Amino acid sequence: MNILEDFGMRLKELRLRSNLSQDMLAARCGLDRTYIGSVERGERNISLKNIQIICNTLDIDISYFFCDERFSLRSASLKSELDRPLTERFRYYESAEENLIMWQVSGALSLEEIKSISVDLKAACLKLRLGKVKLLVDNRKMMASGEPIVFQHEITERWEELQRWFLPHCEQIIVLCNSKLMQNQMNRLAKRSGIIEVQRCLYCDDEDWLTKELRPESYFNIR
Amino acid sequence: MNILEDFGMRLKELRLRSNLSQDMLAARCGLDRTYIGSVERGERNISLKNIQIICNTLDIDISYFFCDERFSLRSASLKSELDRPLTERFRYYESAEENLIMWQVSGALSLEEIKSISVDLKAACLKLRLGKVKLLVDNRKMMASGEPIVFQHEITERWEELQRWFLPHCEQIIVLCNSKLMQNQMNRLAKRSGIIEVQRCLYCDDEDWLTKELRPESYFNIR
DNA sequence: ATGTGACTTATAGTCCGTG
DNA sequence: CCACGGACTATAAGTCACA
Repeated sequence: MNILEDFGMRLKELRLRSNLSQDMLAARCGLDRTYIGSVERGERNISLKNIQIICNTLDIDISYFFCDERFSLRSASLKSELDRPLTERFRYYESAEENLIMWQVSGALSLEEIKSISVDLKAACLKLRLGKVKLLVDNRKMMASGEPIVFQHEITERWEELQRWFLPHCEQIIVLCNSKLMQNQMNRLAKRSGIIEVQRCLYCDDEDWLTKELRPESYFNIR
Repeated sequence: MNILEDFGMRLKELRLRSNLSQDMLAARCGLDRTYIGSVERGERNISLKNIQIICNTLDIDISYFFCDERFSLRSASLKSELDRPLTERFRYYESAEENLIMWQVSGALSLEEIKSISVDLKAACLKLRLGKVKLLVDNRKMMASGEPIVFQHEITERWEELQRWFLPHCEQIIVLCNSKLMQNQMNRLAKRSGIIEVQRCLYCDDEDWLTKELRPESYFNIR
């Protein structure tokens, strides 16, 4: 396996994780459909500019592109995910006593669902002492067919808007991730929304990381 | 600063950290001197194959090339380093009781010095219960003019030989590093010498990481 | 030891198509 | 939706003489 085939496989993985066809990715990159195909097959010695264009389109750091985390070449089917009741895929909880809000995403969410969730979360936050809120986000189960979900553009924009809203109210934000890919994605989101100073995105590849009980006291100084 | 200039700067940094001229690097890569120069100035849209060739020559992962750790553009002068007495730059210690050997590299070492050190370390190791030896290597002060030293090819080969010799005798190896660059370098070395299974290369960017006292009991289960 | 401009040739990347 | 092909144009690779 040479570097070009390797890169091609990686691209295919990440494209499928993002639920895009070669056609759609090419269009978003401003590159040719057949070109993306031949890169994926390892037939092209792609240049740095185009690598960057593709990475920006997929919203993934170049360095992540060359790391050792790998995924299947199966496309992430979100359809079946979205059939599960929302209460299985999203849960939140706020505590006035600890001035803390936390939520868990355990599957895919549709754009409409995120919109209504945003309203609820903002209302919940406003019950707390603003400026000093601790926010704990648990994305460890945000998976489809056993692999991490990568956001679509429209979805990312929604989360970004929500994070921007939360930023001035929070003193600390912790986001738990289920992969380096998720961590990369959340860090990029954090940089864009300007919250990188107060936010930490965490991921371990310990065996039990994904299933450990969510305990705010292990991330924040509480009592 | 576009991606090409960025890449060029990065290349220059890492080349200087490796104490190579454009000429020497080009020769080792099998590329033209002026080509390397124009890449460093961000004038070329370099392709993936050539990126890989350069990375292999510098013995650095592609992913590291695109990470956020940066160095100065000053060349690492090893000459003045090598004038300091060897006892300041290298120290080792073995404990039969704990079946442990540890060493500290605190500056540059010449090829001759490494050869004689190797002999001493092997002799020290043979005093222990073989197969169960714990090895602790402290590279946190392996610096020249305040920045991490990157090995020359000949030097790497020596360390690799030493590591290969130690491998069958050790049950665990911990290497402390002073940068992601050092960590990258040591991990590559570990993969090549086949010891990656028992070796862990550690680095934190905590403030006191570089100066913390060396305490084997914090890395191994001892007593 | 590196920067510059001018040059050739190889191949990256596009656009049309087919199965 | 994707693999593959042929014909085309733009651009990267690679070399040189000279500062």
